[in-house]
Amino acid sequence: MGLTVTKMKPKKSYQYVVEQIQSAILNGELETGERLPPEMKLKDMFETSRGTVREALRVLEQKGLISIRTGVKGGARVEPANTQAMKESMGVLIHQKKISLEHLAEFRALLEGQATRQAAEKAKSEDIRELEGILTRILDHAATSPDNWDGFNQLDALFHQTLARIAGNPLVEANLKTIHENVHTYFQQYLPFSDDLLNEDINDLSDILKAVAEGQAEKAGDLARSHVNRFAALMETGK
Amino acid sequence: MGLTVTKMKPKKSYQYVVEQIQSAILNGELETGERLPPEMKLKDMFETSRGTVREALRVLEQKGLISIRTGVKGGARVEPANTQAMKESMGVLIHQKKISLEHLAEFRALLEGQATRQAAEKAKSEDIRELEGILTRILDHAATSPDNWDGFNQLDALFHQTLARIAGNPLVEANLKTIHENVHTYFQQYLPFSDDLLNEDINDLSDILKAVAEGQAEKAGDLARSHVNRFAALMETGK
DNA sequence: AGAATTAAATTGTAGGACAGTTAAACCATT
DNA sequence: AATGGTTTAACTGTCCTACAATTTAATTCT
Repeated sequence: MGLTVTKMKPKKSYQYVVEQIQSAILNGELETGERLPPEMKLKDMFETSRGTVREALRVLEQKGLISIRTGVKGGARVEPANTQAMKESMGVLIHQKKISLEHLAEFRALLEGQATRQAAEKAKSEDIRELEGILTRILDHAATSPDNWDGFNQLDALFHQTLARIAGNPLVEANLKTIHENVHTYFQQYLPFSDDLLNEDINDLSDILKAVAEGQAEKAGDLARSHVNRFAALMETGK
Repeated sequence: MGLTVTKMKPKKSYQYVVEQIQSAILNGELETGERLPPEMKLKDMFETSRGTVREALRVLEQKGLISIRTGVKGGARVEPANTQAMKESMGVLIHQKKISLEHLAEFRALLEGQATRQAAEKAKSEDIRELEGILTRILDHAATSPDNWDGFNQLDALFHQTLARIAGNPLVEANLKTIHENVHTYFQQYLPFSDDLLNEDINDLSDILKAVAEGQAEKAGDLARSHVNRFAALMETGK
Protein backbone atom coordinates (compact mmCIF):
# COMPACT_ATOMS: atom_id res chain seq x y z
CA MET A 1 0.00 0.00 0.00
CA GLY A 2 2.26 2.79 -1.24
CA LEU A 3 -0.70 5.11 -1.63
CA THR A 4 -0.34 8.41 0.14
CA VAL A 5 -3.06 11.01 0.13
CA THR A 6 -3.31 14.59 1.25
CA LYS A 7 -6.55 15.57 2.86
CA MET A 8 -8.72 17.66 0.64
CA LYS A 9 -9.60 20.37 3.03
CA PRO A 10 -10.59 23.53 1.24
CA LYS A 11 -8.57 26.53 2.32
CA LYS A 12 -10.28 29.36 4.04
CA SER A 13 -10.24 32.46 1.93
CA TYR A 14 -8.17 34.53 4.30
CA GLN A 15 -5.40 31.98 3.79
CA TYR A 16 -5.16 32.80 0.12
CA VAL A 17 -4.69 36.41 1.05
CA VAL A 18 -2.02 35.52 3.61
CA GLU A 19 -0.16 33.29 1.19
CA GLN A 20 -0.08 35.77 -1.63
CA ILE A 21 1.00 38.71 0.47
CA GLN A 22 3.54 36.58 2.32
CA SER A 23 5.18 35.34 -0.82
CA ALA A 24 5.21 38.85 -2.26
CA ILE A 25 7.11 39.94 0.81
CA LEU A 26 9.50 36.99 0.84
CA ASN A 27 10.20 37.33 -2.87
CA GLY A 28 10.99 40.96 -2.43
CA GLU A 29 8.12 42.16 -4.60
CA LEU A 30 7.12 44.15 -1.57
CA GLU A 31 10.13 45.83 -0.05
CA THR A 32 10.84 46.43 3.60
CA GLY A 33 9.04 49.55 4.74
CA GLU A 34 6.76 49.60 1.72
CA ARG A 35 3.11 50.30 2.27
CA LEU A 36 0.45 47.78 1.36
CA PRO A 37 -2.78 49.01 -0.22
CA PRO A 38 -5.51 49.97 2.24
CA GLU A 39 -7.97 47.33 3.35
CA MET A 40 -10.64 48.58 0.96
CA LYS A 41 -8.28 48.28 -1.98
CA LEU A 42 -7.11 44.81 -0.90
CA LYS A 43 -10.72 43.75 -0.53
CA ASP A 44 -11.31 44.72 -4.17
CA MET A 45 -8.05 43.21 -5.41
CA PHE A 46 -8.75 39.84 -3.79
CA GLU A 47 -12.47 40.14 -4.47
CA THR A 48 -13.37 39.39 -0.90
CA SER A 49 -14.75 41.17 2.13
CA ARG A 50 -12.99 43.57 4.43
CA GLY A 51 -13.37 41.17 7.35
CA THR A 52 -11.51 38.48 5.47
CA VAL A 53 -8.72 40.89 4.57
CA ARG A 54 -8.46 41.94 8.20
CA GLU A 55 -8.15 38.34 9.38
CA ALA A 56 -5.32 37.86 6.92
CA LEU A 57 -3.60 41.01 8.10
CA ARG A 58 -3.81 39.82 11.70
CA VAL A 59 -2.05 36.61 10.74
CA LEU A 60 0.67 38.43 8.80
CA GLU A 61 1.13 40.78 11.71
CA GLN A 62 1.51 37.85 14.10
CA LYS A 63 4.09 36.35 11.78
CA GLY A 64 6.06 39.54 12.15
CA LEU A 65 5.88 40.32 8.44
CA ILE A 66 3.89 43.54 8.64
CA SER A 67 2.92 46.18 11.14
CA ILE A 68 -0.24 48.23 11.04
CA ARG A 69 -0.92 51.82 11.97
CA THR A 70 -4.13 53.79 12.03
CA GLY A 71 -4.84 57.16 10.49
CA VAL A 72 -4.11 58.74 7.13
CA LYS A 73 -0.85 57.43 5.65
CA GLY A 74 -1.29 54.57 8.05
CA GLY A 75 -2.07 50.99 7.09
CA ALA A 76 0.08 47.92 6.75
CA ARG A 77 3.81 48.20 6.14
CA VAL A 78 6.38 45.50 5.49
CA GLU A 79 8.53 44.96 8.58
CA PRO A 80 12.25 44.32 8.42
CA ALA A 81 13.27 40.73 9.17
CA ASN A 82 13.13 40.16 12.92
CA THR A 83 13.10 37.39 15.48
CA GLN A 84 10.01 38.57 17.32
CA ALA A 85 7.72 35.74 16.21
CA MET A 86 10.38 33.14 16.85
CA LYS A 87 11.02 34.53 20.29
CA GLU A 88 7.34 34.45 21.10
CA SER A 89 6.80 30.91 19.93
CA MET A 90 9.82 29.74 21.87
CA GLY A 91 8.44 31.54 24.89
CA VAL A 92 5.17 29.71 24.54
CA LEU A 93 6.98 26.39 24.40
CA ILE A 94 8.94 27.24 27.51
CA HIS A 95 5.72 28.07 29.29
CA GLN A 96 4.21 24.84 28.17
CA LYS A 97 7.22 23.07 29.68
CA LYS A 98 8.06 21.61 26.36
CA ILE A 99 11.44 23.33 26.68
CA SER A 100 13.32 23.28 29.96
CA LEU A 101 16.16 25.40 31.22
CA GLU A 102 18.44 22.43 30.56
CA HIS A 103 17.36 22.25 26.94
CA LEU A 104 17.85 25.94 26.54
CA ALA A 105 21.28 25.90 28.15
CA GLU A 106 22.41 22.89 26.18
CA PHE A 107 21.38 24.48 22.91
CA ARG A 108 22.85 27.78 23.91
CA ALA A 109 26.20 26.24 24.79
CA LEU A 110 26.31 24.54 21.41
CA LEU A 111 25.61 27.76 19.55
CA GLU A 112 27.79 30.02 21.66
CA GLY A 113 30.63 27.57 21.21
CA GLN A 114 30.24 27.57 17.46
CA ALA A 115 29.76 31.31 17.22
CA THR A 116 32.75 32.09 19.37
CA ARG A 117 34.98 29.62 17.56
CA GLN A 118 34.05 31.10 14.20
CA ALA A 119 34.35 34.62 15.49
CA ALA A 120 37.91 33.82 16.53
CA GLU A 121 38.61 32.59 13.02
CA LYS A 122 37.10 35.55 11.23
CA ALA A 123 37.40 38.56 13.51
CA LYS A 124 38.98 41.64 11.91
CA SER A 125 40.72 44.24 14.00
CA GLU A 126 37.66 46.50 14.01
CA ASP A 127 35.61 43.59 15.34
CA ILE A 128 38.07 43.15 18.19
CA ARG A 129 37.84 46.86 18.92
CA GLU A 130 34.06 46.63 19.03
CA LEU A 131 34.22 43.75 21.51
CA GLU A 132 36.74 45.63 23.59
CA GLY A 133 34.39 48.59 23.60
CA ILE A 134 31.58 46.45 24.97
CA LEU A 135 33.84 44.94 27.60
CA THR A 136 34.87 48.43 28.64
CA ARG A 137 31.23 49.39 29.01
CA ILE A 138 30.70 46.31 31.16
CA LEU A 139 33.63 47.25 33.40
CA ASP A 140 32.29 50.79 33.64
CA HIS A 141 28.90 49.49 34.50
CA ALA A 142 30.32 47.22 37.19
CA ALA A 143 32.22 50.14 38.66
CA THR A 144 29.46 52.75 38.59
CA SER A 145 26.25 50.80 39.19
CA PRO A 146 27.26 47.33 40.33
CA ASP A 147 23.78 46.48 41.57
CA ASN A 148 21.98 47.06 38.30
CA TRP A 149 21.91 43.38 37.45
CA ASP A 150 19.51 43.84 34.56
CA GLY A 151 21.53 46.40 32.66
CA PHE A 152 24.56 44.23 33.18
CA ASN A 153 22.85 41.24 31.65
CA GLN A 154 21.89 43.26 28.62
CA LEU A 155 25.51 44.18 28.03
CA ASP A 156 26.53 40.57 28.51
CA ALA A 157 23.98 39.51 25.89
CA LEU A 158 25.26 42.25 23.57
CA PHE A 159 28.77 40.86 23.86
CA HIS A 160 27.62 37.39 22.88
CA GLN A 161 25.42 38.66 20.09
CA THR A 162 28.29 40.65 18.67
CA LEU A 163 30.40 37.51 18.65
CA ALA A 164 27.60 35.77 16.80
CA ARG A 165 27.40 38.56 14.26
CA ILE A 166 31.14 38.43 13.67
CA ALA A 167 30.91 34.67 13.23
CA GLY A 168 28.74 35.44 10.23
CA ASN A 169 26.05 32.79 10.23
CA PRO A 170 22.66 34.51 10.48
CA LEU A 171 20.96 31.30 11.60
CA VAL A 172 23.22 30.98 14.61
CA GLU A 173 22.81 34.66 15.27
CA ALA A 174 19.02 34.60 15.16
CA ASN A 175 18.74 31.52 17.34
CA LEU A 176 21.11 32.93 19.92
CA LYS A 177 19.22 36.19 20.01
CA THR A 178 16.00 34.35 20.60
CA ILE A 179 17.56 32.29 23.36
CA HIS A 180 19.05 35.31 25.09
CA GLU A 181 15.69 37.03 25.08
CA ASN A 182 13.93 34.05 26.53
CA VAL A 183 16.56 33.33 29.14
CA HIS A 184 16.23 36.95 30.13
CA THR A 185 12.45 36.80 30.33
CA TYR A 186 11.96 33.44 31.99
CA PHE A 187 15.05 32.43 33.85
CA GLN A 188 16.71 35.60 35.02
CA GLN A 189 14.95 35.17 38.35
CA TYR A 190 16.90 32.01 39.06
CA LEU A 191 20.25 33.73 38.95
CA PRO A 192 20.43 36.08 41.93
CA PHE A 193 22.91 38.85 41.79
CA SER A 194 26.22 38.66 43.59
CA ASP A 195 29.53 40.46 43.37
CA ASP A 196 31.42 37.24 42.87
CA LEU A 197 29.21 36.24 40.02
CA LEU A 198 29.71 39.56 38.33
CA ASN A 199 33.49 39.33 38.58
CA GLU A 200 33.42 35.76 37.40
CA ASP A 201 31.44 36.78 34.35
CA ILE A 202 33.77 39.64 33.57
CA ASN A 203 36.78 37.34 33.84
CA ASP A 204 35.15 34.85 31.50
CA LEU A 205 34.43 37.50 28.92
CA SER A 206 37.97 38.86 29.13
CA ASP A 207 39.39 35.38 28.60
CA ILE A 208 37.09 34.80 25.66
CA LEU A 209 37.98 38.11 24.09
CA LYS A 210 41.66 37.39 24.54
CA ALA A 211 41.35 34.00 22.83
CA VAL A 212 39.31 35.55 20.02
CA ALA A 213 41.81 38.36 19.53
CA GLU A 214 44.62 35.85 19.32
CA GLY A 215 42.72 33.75 16.86
CA GLN A 216 42.69 30.70 19.11
CA ALA A 217 39.45 29.34 17.80
CA GLU A 218 39.18 26.06 19.69
CA LYS A 219 40.12 27.62 22.98
CA ALA A 220 37.67 30.48 22.48
CA GLY A 221 34.87 28.06 21.69
CA ASP A 222 35.63 25.92 24.72
CA LEU A 223 35.72 28.96 26.97
CA ALA A 224 32.37 30.15 25.68
CA ARG A 225 30.83 26.73 26.17
CA SER A 226 32.02 26.32 29.70
CA HIS A 227 31.04 29.89 30.49
CA VAL A 228 27.48 29.22 29.43
CA ASN A 229 27.38 25.84 31.13
CA ARG A 230 28.68 27.17 34.41
CA PHE A 231 26.08 29.91 34.58
CA ALA A 232 23.34 27.52 33.56
CA ALA A 233 24.37 25.16 36.35
CA LEU A 234 24.13 28.03 38.82
CA MET A 235 20.61 28.78 37.65
CA GLU A 236 19.55 25.20 38.04
CA THR A 237 20.79 24.94 41.59
CA GLY A 238 19.09 28.26 42.27
CA LYS A 239 22.24 29.97 43.47
CA MET B 1 19.50 60.42 31.76
CA GLY B 2 18.78 56.92 32.95
CA LEU B 3 15.09 57.33 32.30
CA THR B 4 13.51 54.73 30.09
CA VAL B 5 9.91 54.85 29.06
CA THR B 6 7.53 52.50 27.32
CA LYS B 7 5.23 54.02 24.74
CA MET B 8 1.65 54.29 25.86
CA LYS B 9 -0.05 52.83 22.88
CA PRO B 10 -3.52 51.69 23.74
CA LYS B 11 -4.08 48.04 23.01
CA LYS B 12 -6.50 46.99 20.36
CA SER B 13 -9.39 45.12 21.82
CA TYR B 14 -8.66 41.85 20.08
CA GLN B 15 -5.37 41.81 21.97
CA TYR B 16 -7.13 41.65 25.30
CA VAL B 17 -8.99 38.64 24.06
CA VAL B 18 -5.77 37.02 22.85
CA GLU B 19 -3.97 37.69 26.11
CA GLN B 20 -6.68 36.33 28.32
CA ILE B 21 -7.26 33.19 26.34
CA GLN B 22 -3.52 32.63 25.93
CA SER B 23 -2.80 32.89 29.62
CA ALA B 24 -5.74 30.62 30.39
CA ILE B 25 -4.15 28.05 28.11
CA LEU B 26 -0.61 28.48 29.42
CA ASN B 27 -1.79 28.36 33.03
CA GLY B 28 -3.64 25.18 32.35
CA GLU B 29 -7.05 26.66 33.09
CA LEU B 30 -7.93 25.45 29.65
CA GLU B 31 -6.68 21.94 29.12
CA THR B 32 -5.30 20.44 25.95
CA GLY B 33 -8.15 19.31 23.76
CA GLU B 34 -10.71 21.33 25.66
CA ARG B 35 -13.25 23.27 23.69
CA LEU B 36 -13.51 27.04 23.92
CA PRO B 37 -16.95 28.63 23.98
CA PRO B 38 -18.42 29.41 20.55
CA GLU B 39 -17.70 32.80 19.00
CA MET B 40 -21.11 34.12 20.01
CA LYS B 41 -20.52 33.21 23.62
CA LEU B 42 -17.02 34.69 23.61
CA LYS B 43 -18.39 37.87 22.08
CA ASP B 44 -20.78 38.17 25.02
CA MET B 45 -18.18 37.21 27.61
CA PHE B 46 -15.69 39.82 26.40
CA GLU B 47 -18.47 42.27 25.56
CA THR B 48 -17.18 42.83 22.10
CA SER B 49 -18.14 42.04 18.52
CA ARG B 50 -17.83 38.78 16.72
CA GLY B 51 -15.32 40.25 14.28
CA THR B 52 -13.00 41.17 17.14
CA VAL B 53 -13.28 37.68 18.60
CA ARG B 54 -12.48 36.19 15.23
CA GLU B 55 -9.37 38.32 14.82
CA ALA B 56 -8.20 37.12 18.23
CA LEU B 57 -8.86 33.51 17.29
CA ARG B 58 -6.83 33.93 14.10
CA VAL B 59 -3.87 35.13 16.15
CA LEU B 60 -4.16 32.28 18.64
CA GLU B 61 -4.42 29.85 15.78
CA GLN B 62 -1.29 31.27 14.19
CA LYS B 63 0.50 30.93 17.51
CA GLY B 64 -0.34 27.25 17.42
CA LEU B 65 -2.36 27.42 20.63
CA ILE B 66 -5.75 26.49 19.21
CA SER B 67 -7.24 24.89 16.14
CA ILE B 68 -10.68 25.60 14.74
CA ARG B 69 -13.20 23.33 13.09
CA THR B 70 -16.53 24.13 11.53
CA GLY B 71 -19.86 22.50 12.12
CA VAL B 72 -21.72 21.41 15.23
CA LYS B 73 -19.35 20.38 18.04
CA GLY B 74 -16.79 22.36 16.12
CA GLY B 75 -15.17 25.59 17.23
CA ALA B 76 -11.84 26.33 18.84
CA ARG B 77 -9.94 23.65 20.74
CA VAL B 78 -6.72 23.88 22.71
CA GLU B 79 -3.89 22.29 20.77
CA PRO B 80 -1.20 20.18 22.39
CA ALA B 81 2.16 21.92 22.69
CA ASN B 82 3.96 21.80 19.38
CA THR B 83 6.81 23.43 17.54
CA GLN B 84 4.86 24.32 14.42
CA ALA B 85 4.82 28.08 14.99
CA MET B 86 8.51 28.14 15.82
CA LYS B 87 9.38 26.20 12.73
CA GLU B 88 7.29 28.52 10.63
CA SER B 89 8.87 31.67 11.95
CA MET B 90 12.30 30.21 11.48
CA GLY B 91 11.38 29.29 7.92
CA VAL B 92 10.27 32.85 7.30
CA LEU B 93 13.58 34.11 8.62
CA ILE B 94 15.51 31.78 6.36
CA HIS B 95 13.65 33.25 3.41
CA GLN B 96 13.80 36.84 4.51
CA LYS B 97 17.47 36.83 5.28
CA LYS B 98 18.12 34.94 2.11
CA ILE B 99 20.19 32.49 4.04
CA SER B 100 22.70 30.79 1.81
CA LEU B 101 23.14 27.09 1.27
CA GLU B 102 26.51 27.39 2.97
CA HIS B 103 25.07 28.84 6.15
CA LEU B 104 22.26 26.36 6.11
CA ALA B 105 24.67 23.46 5.69
CA GLU B 106 27.02 24.74 8.35
CA PHE B 107 24.21 25.07 10.82
CA ARG B 108 22.82 21.72 9.87
CA ALA B 109 26.16 19.99 10.38
CA LEU B 110 26.42 21.52 13.83
CA LEU B 111 22.97 20.34 14.82
CA GLU B 112 23.14 16.91 13.23
CA GLY B 113 26.45 16.37 14.99
CA GLN B 114 24.98 17.29 18.34
CA ALA B 115 21.76 15.34 17.81
CA THR B 116 23.56 12.22 16.68
CA ARG B 117 26.08 12.36 19.51
CA GLN B 118 23.33 12.70 22.08
CA ALA B 119 21.24 10.04 20.42
CA ALA B 120 24.20 7.68 20.77
CA GLU B 121 24.33 8.49 24.47
CA LYS B 122 20.65 8.07 25.13
CA ALA B 123 19.29 5.56 22.65
CA LYS B 124 17.31 2.69 24.13
CA SER B 125 16.99 -0.63 22.38
CA GLU B 126 13.60 0.27 20.98
CA ASP B 127 15.09 3.44 19.51
CA ILE B 128 17.74 1.37 17.77
CA ARG B 129 15.05 -0.90 16.42
CA GLU B 130 13.16 2.09 15.08
CA LEU B 131 16.24 3.39 13.30
CA GLU B 132 16.91 -0.07 11.90
CA GLY B 133 13.37 -0.13 10.62
CA ILE B 134 13.88 3.14 8.77
CA LEU B 135 17.16 1.93 7.32
CA THR B 136 15.41 -1.23 6.12
CA ARG B 137 12.79 0.88 4.40
CA ILE B 138 15.54 2.88 2.75
CA LEU B 139 17.20 -0.29 1.48
CA ASP B 140 13.84 -1.54 0.24
CA HIS B 141 13.22 1.71 -1.48
CA ALA B 142 16.63 1.62 -3.14
CA ALA B 143 15.96 -1.91 -4.35
CA THR B 144 12.42 -1.42 -5.64
CA SER B 145 12.31 2.14 -6.92
CA PRO B 146 15.88 3.37 -7.07
CA ASP B 147 15.00 6.36 -9.24
CA ASN B 148 12.48 7.90 -6.88
CA TRP B 149 14.93 10.41 -5.54
CA ASP B 150 12.28 12.40 -3.75
CA GLY B 151 10.85 9.56 -1.70
CA PHE B 152 14.37 8.56 -0.84
CA ASN B 153 15.17 12.00 0.50
CA GLN B 154 12.11 11.92 2.69
CA LEU B 155 13.23 8.69 4.28
CA ASP B 156 16.70 10.10 4.75
CA ALA B 157 15.22 13.12 6.51
CA LEU B 158 13.09 10.82 8.65
CA PHE B 159 16.20 8.97 9.77
CA HIS B 160 17.86 12.18 10.86
CA GLN B 161 14.73 13.50 12.52
CA THR B 162 14.36 10.30 14.47
CA LEU B 163 17.90 10.70 15.71
CA ALA B 164 17.04 14.22 16.77
CA ARG B 165 13.97 13.02 18.61
CA ILE B 166 15.96 10.38 20.44
CA ALA B 167 18.51 13.02 21.40
CA GLY B 168 15.70 14.67 23.30
CA ASN B 169 16.24 18.39 22.87
CA PRO B 170 13.17 19.94 21.24
CA LEU B 171 15.12 23.02 20.18
CA VAL B 172 17.56 20.93 18.19
CA GLU B 173 14.72 18.86 16.84
CA ALA B 174 12.64 21.82 15.68
CA ASN B 175 15.59 23.56 14.10
CA LEU B 176 16.65 20.46 12.25
CA LYS B 177 13.17 19.82 10.99
CA THR B 178 12.95 23.35 9.69
CA ILE B 179 16.26 22.99 7.94
CA HIS B 180 15.26 19.70 6.37
CA GLU B 181 12.10 21.26 5.09
CA ASN B 182 13.91 24.20 3.62
CA VAL B 183 16.73 22.20 2.16
CA HIS B 184 14.14 19.95 0.63
CA THR B 185 12.16 22.82 -0.81
CA TYR B 186 14.91 25.03 -2.10
CA PHE B 187 17.98 23.02 -2.77
CA GLN B 188 16.70 19.70 -4.07
CA GLN B 189 17.41 21.01 -7.51
CA TYR B 190 21.12 21.24 -6.85
CA LEU B 191 21.64 17.62 -5.94
CA PRO B 192 20.95 15.48 -8.99
CA PHE B 193 20.30 11.84 -8.52
CA SER B 194 22.91 9.18 -9.07
CA ASP B 195 23.32 5.55 -8.07
CA ASP B 196 26.67 6.19 -6.46
CA LEU B 197 25.25 8.95 -4.35
CA LEU B 198 22.46 6.74 -3.16
CA ASN B 199 24.83 3.99 -2.12
CA GLU B 200 27.13 6.46 -0.46
CA ASP B 201 24.26 7.81 1.56
CA ILE B 202 23.12 4.36 2.60
CA ASN B 203 26.64 3.47 3.71
CA ASP B 204 26.85 6.65 5.75
CA LEU B 205 23.58 5.97 7.48
CA SER B 206 24.58 2.40 8.26
CA ASP B 207 27.83 3.58 9.78
CA ILE B 208 26.02 6.18 11.84
CA LEU B 209 23.49 3.66 13.06
CA LYS B 210 26.25 1.24 14.00
CA ALA B 211 28.06 3.89 16.04
CA VAL B 212 24.82 4.93 17.72
CA ALA B 213 23.91 1.35 18.54
CA GLU B 214 27.34 0.83 20.09
CA GLY B 215 27.02 4.01 22.08
CA GLN B 216 30.08 5.57 20.48
CA ALA B 217 28.88 9.11 20.82
CA GLU B 218 31.85 11.06 19.50
CA LYS B 219 32.28 8.82 16.52
CA ALA B 220 28.57 8.97 15.70
CA GLY B 221 28.59 12.75 15.89
CA ASP B 222 31.65 13.02 13.67
CA LEU B 223 30.16 10.67 11.12
CA ALA B 224 26.95 12.70 11.00
CA ARG B 225 28.84 15.94 10.58
CA SER B 226 30.99 14.71 7.77
CA HIS B 227 27.99 13.06 6.13
CA VAL B 228 26.16 16.37 6.04
CA ASN B 229 29.22 18.32 4.97
CA ARG B 230 30.02 15.97 2.15
CA PHE B 231 26.53 16.19 0.69
CA ALA B 232 26.47 19.93 1.14
CA ALA B 233 29.73 20.22 -0.75
CA LEU B 234 28.21 18.20 -3.58
CA MET B 235 25.27 20.54 -3.74
CA GLU B 236 27.48 23.58 -3.90
CA THR B 237 29.52 22.28 -6.77
CA GLY B 238 26.25 21.40 -8.47
CA LYS B 239 27.12 17.74 -8.96
C1' DA C 1 4.93 82.79 11.37
C1' DG C 2 2.74 80.08 14.50
C1' DA C 3 -1.25 78.18 16.62
C1' DA C 4 -5.69 76.36 16.34
C1' DT C 5 -9.17 74.19 13.43
C1' DT C 6 -10.97 71.45 9.93
C1' DA C 7 -10.78 67.91 6.47
C1' DA C 8 -9.54 63.50 4.62
C1' DA C 9 -7.65 58.86 4.66
C1' DT C 10 -7.44 54.91 6.97
C1' DT C 11 -7.96 51.43 10.59
C1' DG C 12 -10.95 49.86 14.67
C1' DT C 13 -15.32 48.15 16.33
C1' DA C 14 -20.11 46.82 16.15
C1' DG C 15 -24.16 44.48 14.24
C1' DG C 16 -26.81 41.86 11.08
C1' DA C 17 -27.60 38.48 7.48
C1' DC C 18 -27.02 34.30 5.21
C1' DA C 19 -24.16 30.43 3.32
C1' DG C 20 -21.40 26.23 4.37
C1' DT C 21 -20.15 22.39 7.37
C1' DT C 22 -20.78 18.73 10.43
C1' DA C 23 -22.52 15.66 14.37
C1' DA C 24 -26.42 13.78 15.97
C1' DA C 25 -31.15 12.55 15.91
C1' DC C 26 -34.69 10.77 13.26
C1' DC C 27 -36.89 8.04 9.85
C1' DA C 28 -37.62 4.57 6.39
C1' DT C 29 -36.51 0.24 4.03
C1' DT C 30 -35.06 -3.98 3.61
C1' DA D 1 -32.04 -5.11 13.62
C1' DA D 2 -28.91 -3.27 10.93
C1' DT D 3 -28.47 -0.07 7.01
C1' DG D 4 -28.92 3.99 4.63
C1' DG D 5 -30.81 8.37 3.81
C1' DT D 6 -32.88 12.90 5.59
C1' DT D 7 -33.59 16.48 8.57
C1' DT D 8 -32.21 19.41 12.28
C1' DA D 9 -29.39 22.23 15.03
C1' DA D 10 -24.96 24.18 16.38
C1' DC D 11 -21.47 26.03 14.82
C1' DT D 12 -17.89 28.69 11.72
C1' DG D 13 -17.17 31.27 7.12
C1' DT D 14 -18.16 35.23 4.42
C1' DC D 15 -20.16 39.55 3.11
C1' DC D 16 -22.18 44.05 3.92
C1' DT D 17 -23.05 48.46 6.14
C1' DA D 18 -22.31 51.98 9.45
C1' DC D 19 -19.90 54.72 12.45
C1' DA D 20 -16.01 55.74 15.90
C1' DA D 21 -11.09 56.69 16.62
C1' DT D 22 -6.67 58.03 14.98
C1' DT D 23 -3.42 60.42 12.46
C1' DT D 24 -1.55 63.39 8.74
C1' DA D 25 -2.23 67.30 5.83
C1' DA D 26 -4.46 71.45 4.60
C1' DT D 27 -6.66 75.59 5.98
C1' DT D 28 -7.82 79.31 8.63
C1' DC D 29 -7.15 82.50 12.26
C1' DT D 30 -4.37 85.60 15.12
